[in-house]
Amino acid sequence: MAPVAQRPRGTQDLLPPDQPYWDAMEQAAQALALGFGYLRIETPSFESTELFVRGVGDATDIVTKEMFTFADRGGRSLTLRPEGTAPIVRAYFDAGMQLEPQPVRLYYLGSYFRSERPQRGRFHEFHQFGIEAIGDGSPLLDVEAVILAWKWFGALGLGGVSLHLNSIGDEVCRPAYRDLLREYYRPHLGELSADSRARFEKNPLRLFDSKEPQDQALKRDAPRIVDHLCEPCAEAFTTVKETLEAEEIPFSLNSELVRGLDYYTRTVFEYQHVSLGGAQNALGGGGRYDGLAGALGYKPTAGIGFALGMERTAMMLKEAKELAPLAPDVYAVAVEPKDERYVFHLAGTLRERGLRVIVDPSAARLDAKLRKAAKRGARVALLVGPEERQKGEAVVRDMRLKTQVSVAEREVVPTVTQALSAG
RNA sequence: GUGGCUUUAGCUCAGCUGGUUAGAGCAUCAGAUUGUGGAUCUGAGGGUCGAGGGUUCAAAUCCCUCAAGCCACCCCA
Repeated sequence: MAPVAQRPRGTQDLLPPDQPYWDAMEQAAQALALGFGYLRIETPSFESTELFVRGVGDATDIVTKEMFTFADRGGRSLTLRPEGTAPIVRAYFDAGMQLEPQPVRLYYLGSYFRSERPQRGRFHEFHQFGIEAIGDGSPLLDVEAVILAWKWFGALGLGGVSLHLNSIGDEVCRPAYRDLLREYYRPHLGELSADSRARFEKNPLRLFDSKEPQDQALKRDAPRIVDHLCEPCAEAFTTVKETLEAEEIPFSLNSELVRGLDYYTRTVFEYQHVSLGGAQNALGGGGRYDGLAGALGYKPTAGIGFALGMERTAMMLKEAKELAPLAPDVYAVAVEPKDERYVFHLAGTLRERGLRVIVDPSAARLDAKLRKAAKRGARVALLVGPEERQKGEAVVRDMRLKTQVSVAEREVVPTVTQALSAG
């Protein structure tokens, strides 16, 4: 009979061999975030659909074709979260965090859901490490976010990462720029791809996202938004750039970087990896979203954050270096069934000292058990046979040196500890 | 969502133009005179050949449908 189910499309199992990479990412995230004063928050895996429609933007690809939406029993429309920022802004106000000292700095690690066609490094359920600083519009917070993400890649020892930076203005200067862009493109509408013609009306900035050959030439000569920023936006952008330079964070300006979500204002940034394929080369990105809280019906409130993709980062990490799963310190073996309880007891004593101890449960021969001890990478084997049991002793074997000593029960812990700390 | 390629043991793959009980390496388990190891040797288990339907005396091998994966596009993490 065929199994009743298989892993759903676009999902994956994170198996024990994957965990060292995930541990490294989570630990680095936590250490860095706390170091910058960001505290952890986790919001629900699903929210009211309206939160994303209003927060992310009803014309975005996420909302129009990528959400996992379902109805609860009362007929309310719910959606598995496709991104983290709108829920966190919602939580910020729900919890009254606007009354705390501003800005409120938050970080999160969790899974997100988008129903795109799966591909390498792109899943229906994926994980992000992200931060949000809400309640203050200072460009120093933009710099803080950019640096924190940069340091994360650095802490993981991941090379080949590049930082791309742009400013897309705000509600003061962007409308004028949008008109300018339309004016530029209008005479060439016939030459554009169908997708781009649709963007011309809905969101001309996204004309820059196109990879269609016929759109490329036009893109090159299009007016750049950084040349049309209003005074406050330009000033903020200068602060961001100059501070990054002073901190020696390498970045490149990319006037075509617009990002897909409606709520971004001013600073936007993205991290790319050289060996991720052209289309999925983004490891993560972020930006300022001063318009989001207002769009969600809250008091207008500034915010800045990023989200970094953990699947893609794990992929690059695996290519860069090999991390082995945690091996046990001690592999405990009973020579005969009668010795098992004594071995079980000794293992417990060793665990109380914080050691990782595996008890062999099999009825196999001693050489087979030792073979397993070796394959598991145990540093020490603890052996008990009838002789040892009768004398109240145990054999402590150093698996690497292939030497062993028989010691009294009370000497087991110090002997094992010493063997583990040697070389 | 659109187009293309792929899908044989846990993993990596072989299987020529359709023909008897589908193979290899690695991995797993077990033995190699009985309380000692990752090597070597020997052996074993493990696949309804992605799923379903069709053509045929006969299909892993041809046709159709579906599913999953990969690549490009769309877009994003």
